[in-house]
Amino acid sequence: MAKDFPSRAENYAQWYNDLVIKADLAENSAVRGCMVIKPYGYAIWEKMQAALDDMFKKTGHVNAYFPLFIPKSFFSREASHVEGFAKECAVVTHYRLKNDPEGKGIVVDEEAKLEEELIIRPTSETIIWDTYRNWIQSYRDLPLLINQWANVVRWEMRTRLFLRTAEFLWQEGHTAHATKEEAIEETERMLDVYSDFAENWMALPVLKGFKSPNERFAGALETYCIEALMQDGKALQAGTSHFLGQNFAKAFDVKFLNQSNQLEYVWATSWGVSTRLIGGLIMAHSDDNGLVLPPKLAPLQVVIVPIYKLPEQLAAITEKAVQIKNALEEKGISVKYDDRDTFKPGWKFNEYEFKGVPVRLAIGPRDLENGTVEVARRDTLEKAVFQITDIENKVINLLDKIQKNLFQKAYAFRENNTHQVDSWEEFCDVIENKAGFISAHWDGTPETEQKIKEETKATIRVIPLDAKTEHGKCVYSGKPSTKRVIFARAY
RNA sequence: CGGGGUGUGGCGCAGUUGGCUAGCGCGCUACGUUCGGGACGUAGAGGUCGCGAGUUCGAGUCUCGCCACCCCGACCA
Repeated sequence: MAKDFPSRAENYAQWYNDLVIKADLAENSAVRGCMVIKPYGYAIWEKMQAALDDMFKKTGHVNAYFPLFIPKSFFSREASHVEGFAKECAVVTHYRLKNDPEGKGIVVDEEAKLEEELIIRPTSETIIWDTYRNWIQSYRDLPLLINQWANVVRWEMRTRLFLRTAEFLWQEGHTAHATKEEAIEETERMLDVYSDFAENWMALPVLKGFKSPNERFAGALETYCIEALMQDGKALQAGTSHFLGQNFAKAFDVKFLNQSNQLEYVWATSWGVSTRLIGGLIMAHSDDNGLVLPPKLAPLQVVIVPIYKLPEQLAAITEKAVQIKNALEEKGISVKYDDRDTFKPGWKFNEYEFKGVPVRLAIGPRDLENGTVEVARRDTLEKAVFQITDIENKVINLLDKIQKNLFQKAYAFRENNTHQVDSWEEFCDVIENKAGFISAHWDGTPETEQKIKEETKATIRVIPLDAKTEHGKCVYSGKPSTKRVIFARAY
């Protein structure tokens, strides 16, 4: 299958595109800008969903579902929100087709024009807050902690599989609280959930922090984010959590009676991660031999390949392989025994390597004699021979080791590609010649950020939560600054 | 929406100054030999050359128009 695809060094963008398609994760669809997520790619998403959903439930949230369509008027209620999304909204104007009177197929029935046009949701704050108005009367109704798994549409001009498509899958949490403090606490809690997920499931180290006003969500008072670094030195926003203040409560008139019998506006948060995470997962770990998946998200964790010449050998190997498979499955490991006779072992090795299966076991006649199995790990491509005794625990240990190794590798990469910079010359040099994160002082003004963006295409990715206070000078304007922020070019 | 590029079996491509039956590799089907890192042989199947006009005795090839996709920019998770 995928013998020839470019290395990361040759052409990183092409490497990514080819990998997504040749590893059977997704493909472009008949609809411009929209992708088909294929079973192997969707299986990764399902694993992500399962882990995240569990984390949401454990932090007290419940799932619900709101409509795909949003009345246009809802959108205009929150000024900065409309402004932020207006340019990328798909609009439904009619509800019926008819046969073309001139016999040229099917056309829109102009008589079936909607009285009020419907927006296809780019995000659901407006429809949800319009609904919450009826759900919230008293402090006893709060907090309201709801998540929805959904698709959304943002009409992007340029798209890339997983990283930016016109339609994508995500989850959006929308919560309502009685106090500002509680809402901020929720915003921060969910940021922690995201970083926990990124680091412990995706093996992707992330920086936690705030967005600058320029990068803030349309309608939010504060946007928190987790930001990751990809292998080409570009940043990827991996998740956002927004403190919305009372903006949406005011726009949709959502009030509650507090314990002192006073009417107050509700405090809000929203937070989301999308199928973009799959793009991040690919770009963070994969190599020139194909996909590399962290064991905790790999649809298939272990593959067993038999090596044989004669049918009798296969029969004996199969017996052993099925034993191992059962033992692993009992421990909750997903295993495939690939006994297809139509492909040679070498072909299978390459195939599973390309698809990022973390561990491969090979059993041949020699192993049968010695009571051994050949174990190959995808992350380092190392092979070793294990005694078959207690193989399930050995494999579990190995999977754990791979998971940790991927994180450590990615962490070391980020450390090696984060540059502390104190002059503008240095800043430009790093952006042009090294890429990666730049830690530098910023005077805190949107104007300076804008100038830097125009001159270098780098933006402030994150103002780290743990940034220590130190006195310095803005790398661009020379004005005083009290902490460093992280700049990078971004996806 | 600007700038560049590409449309030929499932995939990747070749096809000369217009010329006869449109080729090659991979993949696919059948049979046989193979099987510890992408095996080989033999025999097959598969194409209105993106669409529409035009020029010509003759168009994959030339002209005009359209469409689609990809890459680079402006917008963004």
